Amino acid sequence: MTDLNWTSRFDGLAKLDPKTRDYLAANSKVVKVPAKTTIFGPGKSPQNMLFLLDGTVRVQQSSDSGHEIVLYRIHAGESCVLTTACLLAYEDYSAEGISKTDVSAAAIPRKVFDELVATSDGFRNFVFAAFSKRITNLFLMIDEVAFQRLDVRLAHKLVELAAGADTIAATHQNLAAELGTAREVISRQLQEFQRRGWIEQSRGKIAILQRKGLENLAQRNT
Amino acid sequence: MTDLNWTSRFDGLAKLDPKTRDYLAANSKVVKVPAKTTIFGPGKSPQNMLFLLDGTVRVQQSSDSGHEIVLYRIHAGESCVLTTACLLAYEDYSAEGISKTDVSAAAIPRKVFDELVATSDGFRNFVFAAFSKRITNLFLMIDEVAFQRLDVRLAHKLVELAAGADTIAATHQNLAAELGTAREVISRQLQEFQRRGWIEQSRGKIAILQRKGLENLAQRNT
DNA sequence: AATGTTTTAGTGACATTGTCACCGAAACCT
DNA sequence: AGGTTTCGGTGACAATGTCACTAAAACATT
Repeated sequence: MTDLNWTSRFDGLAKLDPKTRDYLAANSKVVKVPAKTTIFGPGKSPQNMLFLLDGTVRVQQSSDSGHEIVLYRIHAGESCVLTTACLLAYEDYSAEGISKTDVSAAAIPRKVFDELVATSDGFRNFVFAAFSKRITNLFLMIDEVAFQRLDVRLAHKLVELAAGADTIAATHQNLAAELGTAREVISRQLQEFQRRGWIEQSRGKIAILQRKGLENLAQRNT
Repeated sequence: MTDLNWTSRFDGLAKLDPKTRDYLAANSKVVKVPAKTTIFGPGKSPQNMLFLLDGTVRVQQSSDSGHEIVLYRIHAGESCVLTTACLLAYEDYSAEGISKTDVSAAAIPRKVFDELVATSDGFRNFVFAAFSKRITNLFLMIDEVAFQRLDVRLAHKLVELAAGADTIAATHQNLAAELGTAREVISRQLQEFQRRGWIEQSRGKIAILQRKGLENLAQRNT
C-alpha cells in the first residue's frame, strides 16, 4: 500500500516511515484543477496545504500599477506549503497562484499538517527545507532583478522555458511578466536575438535556432 | 524566574507556557557581539539560532559584480531563525549578516531548536510566523525593486532610516547599497531633494528639513 | 603645520531600460 | 465579409545605470 501512495513521488517524503506516509495518504484527498484556474489569491485563501502531483502552478504578483512579475513556479513533486502559510498569515496579500496546466494535487488539512510537523522529524525537515529553498531562491531573484542585464535575463528565461524543446509558446507580454519588465522592452530584445539568428518569431511563438547563442549570453554574469 | 528571562522580550515567545520558556532560557546563553562584526556569511555558517535582545543586524547580499543590496534588518525582539536555516541548508550561499550596532543575543543550539519546534505549539507557530513574515516581505521587496521609481524608494528609505530623528548618518554609497543602485544615482537624487529644500547634505550625514516633502513622495505608488 | 592617503561626493557623456502614444497585422468571431 | 480583439512594431522621450574622471573633506604621519 505505502509504495503506491502519492507520497512516493516526493523526494523529501518518500524517506518518511511507512506509518507517517500512510497517515498522510489517509488524511488527504487528491484534487484536480483545470488549467488557468486561480488556486489561491487575493480574497481566496486556501483551506488546505497542497502537494503537487502533476502540472505546474505559477505564483505571481500583480502590483497596483498594472505591473506583473512571476515569483516562482511550483512543479510536480513540490508543495505549496510556504505560499499557503504566507497567505494564511497575511490574508490581504496580493500574490496569486494560477495553474498553468491541468493540475492534480494532494490536499491535506491544516490540522493534519500541524500534527505531522509536530510528530514527524522527517516531515518537519521537508517543510523547513521547502521554506529554506524558497527563501534562497527569492534572494537570488532579488539579485537578478536588481543587477542583471535584461538581455542576459531574457536569454536565460528563454532557455529555461524551452526546457529542451525548440519552440516556446509565449507572447511578448507573457515574457515581460516573467521578468517584471515592459512588453516593448521584450519586443526590442527579441528583435535583436532574431537579428543575430538565435531565434525566429511568429505570433505567440518563438523558435530557437541557435541555443548556444542564448546560452552563452545567459551564462554571462557581468 | 520566568518573568525575568529573556523570552519575555519576544512577542511570540512571551505567550509560551512557563515550562517551555524556562527550558529555552536554561538551554541558551547570551552572547555579545560588537558593532560591524560579520555574524554569519559565506564560509561562516552559524552554529546557533540567535534571538536578538539588543541591537540590529543587517542582512545583505554582495553579488560577484561588486553590487550590494540590503535584504532586511533584524531588530531586537526578532530572530535570525530563517536566515540561519537557509544558510544551514545552502552553505555556499552569499548572504551575510553584519551587526550594525553592538548586539546581544540569546543563542540556542540547533538541537534545542528542533526539540522545541517538535514539542511546543507556541514555539512552532513563532517560527512559522517568522518565516511567513519574511517571505511576504521579500515579495514586497521584489515588487519594489522591479517597479518602484527610485526617487520614491529613496524618499521612503530616508524617512525609515531617520526613524523620527532629524539627521541620518549614511554615505551615498551606504544608501546605494540599501536600494541596490549606484552611488551616482543616489547623489543625483539627493541633490534634487536638496534643491527642493527637503534635506541638507554634509559629508556622511543628511539633515531632514521638510519631512513632509519626503513623506508625500514616498506615499506615491504610481 | 605640512604632507600624503583614503574616503566621500560631484560631473558629463553615454548606454540601457522604462514609458507613452500611437499604428498595423494576425487571429477570432459571427 | 466585416467587426473585434489580441499581438507586436515604432519613435520619442524620461529614468536609471555605467564609466571615467575630478575635487574636496577627513585622516594619518611625520
